[in-house]
Amino acid sequence: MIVASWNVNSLKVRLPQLLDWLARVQPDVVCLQETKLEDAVFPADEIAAAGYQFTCSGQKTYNGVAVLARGSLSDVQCGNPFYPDPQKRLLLATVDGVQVICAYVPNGQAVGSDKYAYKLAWLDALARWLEERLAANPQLVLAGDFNIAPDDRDVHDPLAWNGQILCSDAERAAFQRLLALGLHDSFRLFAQPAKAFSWWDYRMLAFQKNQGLRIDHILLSSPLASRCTGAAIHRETRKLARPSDHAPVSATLAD
DNA sequence: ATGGTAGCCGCGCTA
Repeated sequence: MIVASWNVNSLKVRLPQLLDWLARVQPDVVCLQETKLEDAVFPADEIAAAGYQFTCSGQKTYNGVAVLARGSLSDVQCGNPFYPDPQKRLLLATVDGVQVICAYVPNGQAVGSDKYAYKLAWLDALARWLEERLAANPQLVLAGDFNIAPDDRDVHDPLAWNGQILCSDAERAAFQRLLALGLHDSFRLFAQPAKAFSWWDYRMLAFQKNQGLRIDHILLSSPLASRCTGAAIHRETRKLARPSDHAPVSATLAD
């Protein structure tokens, strides 16, 4: 079973790339972020034709999440009951007995800003909700754009990014708190090459220079981590014409 | 050098 996550930065623009990628990689579950589409205009027919059922929680212009699955989705829940939020950033669905949570964590803009405070409050509420969800069903995947580079290994220039947004101590502490709940960073279950990133700024030829960060993650609860046989970043998508600024990430689970 | 680019029912905002 392959579980994947991709911040597509507009599903309208990226739909052809998503369909190509689904056909090539054949993931079983896909979490999408920044769909930037209201549910009424979600490309349901194209996704169904690709062989996926889906649930979506979107809005115009900003945010928006969706979960696609080859199997059926049940017990769908939008948002975090501990943190009512008009921004569409969280979607839970159960697939094959596994709770799949698709997350688009706030970016935070700048350390100390109002958006940064929102990000930290949002992450605090996420941890509280996850504690409850894990108690209800220990089979859980949390996948998405976390907007946090957990470690200096996940940053192309740790000195330049030291203490900056996406890398600050408080953000990293919030990420560690998720791990402390019993979640595991699937990518780090395996030996990985240095300078493996999932996001590169559109500006300054960042991708060409591999000036990126690893901010997209698939976290697995312990029962699922013990079934995990591999993790990957699909950076080739970033080379396409009109790419998302994020590459898809995936984790493979044994049956 | 606070720049640069991409997306959006743009006319600034978010990333």
